[in-house]
Amino acid sequence: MRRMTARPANAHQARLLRLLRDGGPNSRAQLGDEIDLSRSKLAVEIDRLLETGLVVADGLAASRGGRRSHNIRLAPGLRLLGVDIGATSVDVAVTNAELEILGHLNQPMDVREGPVAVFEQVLDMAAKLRASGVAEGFDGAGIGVPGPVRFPEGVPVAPPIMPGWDGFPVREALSQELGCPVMVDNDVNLMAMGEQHAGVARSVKDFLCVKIGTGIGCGIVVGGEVYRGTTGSAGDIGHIQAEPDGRPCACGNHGCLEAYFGGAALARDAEDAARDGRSAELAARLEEVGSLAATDVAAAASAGDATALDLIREGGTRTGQVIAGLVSFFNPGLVVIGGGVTGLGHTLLAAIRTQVYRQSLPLATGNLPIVLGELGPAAGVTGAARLISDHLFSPA
Amino acid sequence: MRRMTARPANAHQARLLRLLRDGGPNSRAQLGDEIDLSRSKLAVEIDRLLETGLVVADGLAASRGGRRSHNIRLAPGLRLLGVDIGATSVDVAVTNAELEILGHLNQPMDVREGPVAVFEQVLDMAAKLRASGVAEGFDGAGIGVPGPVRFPEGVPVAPPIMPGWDGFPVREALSQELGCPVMVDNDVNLMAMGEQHAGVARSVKDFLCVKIGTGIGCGIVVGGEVYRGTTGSAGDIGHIQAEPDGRPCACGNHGCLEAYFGGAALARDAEDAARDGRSAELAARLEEVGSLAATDVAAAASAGDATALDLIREGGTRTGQVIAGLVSFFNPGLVVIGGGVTGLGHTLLAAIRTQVYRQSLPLATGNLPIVLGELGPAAGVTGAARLISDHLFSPA
DNA sequence: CCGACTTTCTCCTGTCTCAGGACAAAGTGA
DNA sequence: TCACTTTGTCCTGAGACAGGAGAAAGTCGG
Repeated sequence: MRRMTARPANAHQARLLRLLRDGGPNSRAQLGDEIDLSRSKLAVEIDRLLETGLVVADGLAASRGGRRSHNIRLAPGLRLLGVDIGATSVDVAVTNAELEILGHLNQPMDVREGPVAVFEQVLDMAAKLRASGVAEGFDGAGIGVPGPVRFPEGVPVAPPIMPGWDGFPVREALSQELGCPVMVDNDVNLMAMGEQHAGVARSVKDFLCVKIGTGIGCGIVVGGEVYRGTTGSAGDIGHIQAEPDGRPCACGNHGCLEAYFGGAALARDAEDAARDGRSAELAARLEEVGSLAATDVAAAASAGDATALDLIREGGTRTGQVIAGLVSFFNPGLVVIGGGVTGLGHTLLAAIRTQVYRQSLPLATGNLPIVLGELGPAAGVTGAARLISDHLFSPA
Repeated sequence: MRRMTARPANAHQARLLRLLRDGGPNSRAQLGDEIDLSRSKLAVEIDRLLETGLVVADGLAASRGGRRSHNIRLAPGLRLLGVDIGATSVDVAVTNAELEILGHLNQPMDVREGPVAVFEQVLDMAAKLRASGVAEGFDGAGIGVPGPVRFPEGVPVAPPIMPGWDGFPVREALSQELGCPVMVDNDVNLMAMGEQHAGVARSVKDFLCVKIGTGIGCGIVVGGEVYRGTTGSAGDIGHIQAEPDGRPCACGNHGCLEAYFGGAALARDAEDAARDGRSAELAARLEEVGSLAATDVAAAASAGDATALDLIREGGTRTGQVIAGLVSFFNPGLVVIGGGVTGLGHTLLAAIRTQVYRQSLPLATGNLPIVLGELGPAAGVTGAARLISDHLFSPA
């Protein structure tokens, strides 16, 4: 199960590997065009990569009018594990070196059960994926957790919604269990990396990725790199004040964005509306299940329930208000909206857009797309795979 | 007057020049310790720099227990012009290659008079500085303007407070007039660069620099580099909403920060207070001069006037509210407060601190200094010199 | 089927970069 | 005066690298 994955010996090899991963060309000649190296030097580096087994030459490509080229590919057996721990569920996926998802499992789970229980679950899911035949072992794993992370060490710090994880050596522990390199990051940052690699943010260098799940967070990408802040808490926008002296929030302050919107707030507001008799639709659902979630509001809204639509619109407006400020401040080239509540879809998006376009500076919004994420639940695990892949594909 | 300044031939030479500029050591041996190069290679590069005249070897340093070293210094005759155009005044300064200010002039002037009039003024001030003997000519100039700039071209774009400047080719025009390379940036970004180079932010990589002048802006530094955003408007925080449906703002929206604080809003509020009879102190000053400015409020406050103190505190609280959100979002390692209203001093700082420390997340504020800028009016011109120096000290 | 042309890949050689050792120069301190 | 330290210079050999020559393998038109 333990694998001795080779690492690129220098920056040239690292660039080649990433180029291959990100959909670059496959022949020596075309790789030489993309990378700033002579054919001779390039040939040497590729030969070395072939020796280490990091890339393979399998077969010949079709001719483009001359001699046929050898197909250079990343090691086909390389397998990465992407883990995305949310507040209420866990996603685990296996990818190849190109970060294509070969298998993906999702399981409800409360992160507050603590790292030991969650790890057991994650390892179990990884074992299931192995058993299904998509992987024999893992060359690396990336894992996202719903809270701030001291990135270099891979340790959560003071995470509000998962107090039991504070200081738990996630990176070290998982690395021990899996016998491969592991990198840890905030789940929102991974979503941003996922959308950047395979989603809607492919060609953008500076963008924001707002994840609305149980809470609300924001991934910040500057010059193509995730920005994590001084203590790893950058993007923690859930507790920005949306209303001075507003609703009390679980954090102890008043008027925080999360007091008004996000999966938790939305569910609570929906239950209130059901009990107050403001929405027959929601009341019926509450009767049925005993509690409500964001998905119930989404369903009610798409059934035409006015109260549900109002809840979504109001939440979107609040969120848009905060995003408007961030847009003025950060002047991004794109804003991606993602997370569990994307089921609320275009009603939410329209409310956010209206607010941002109205409130931010014209110069900042003039050419600013605000769009839903493309990858859905795959964004997090793809980002996780990308994270560890960046690590593996950098000089040892 | 036109000068043919040499440029470093490669990245090594550029690094050496910046190291010397930023207070690095002066002997070949010690430079070799800081830079990752062998003594032999280093000697070659320094010899080349000596040939081009970019550095000189003047005399011997004191012995440190062995052979005395030659003092390697940046060309002593190199002169940079730093220009900081504010809303209501212009600063022009001359520095040497180490960015030490050799001469500094300040002149009141309304930026709305347009680029032609302002340029005439700037060139006149530059000529005065030359006449005073601190410079014979200029090897480069940096200039800051109070609005968004398309940085690569050095052209202001859609600047709200200086409409006549929209699209004016500042960089090209000034370069023609002065006969040397010119770089243009937003004034707030330059202030941030100034404080980073010679001020309070010397050792910090990620920080915010809030400038409260006539308006309010924010310089964003990520990894030691100024972040300018997609269209050059990053940091434009004056029109972030501080109060939903609040006071009308000149920009057309309601509740913007600048409707509550900044030099313009403070002056207006002070005049209101003087007329309403809420402050005898301010009324007396109004009587005297006919209008009030931020400095009058500062004077009244230090004379103990309660209303003036209240105005400052309230403005600081509003500003702190916005900064609190930015701190949660950006998680900086330092927040610098600067600009014309720093005369309001610690009353203002205390109000901002209180609000930020109360409202932002503990993880983000736990170790976050919020301090006044060190350089005062020298910050902008120092940053401007630094900007052009970075350009000159990069490979041609 | 043949020759002209294209594309891909390999091999070779000369140039340039660079590190580190040897050593000279210039100082300190006992 | 001698042992030792620091600085600076010179030299040599190892490695990085570009680009030309040319082989290999294909297309295409006549």
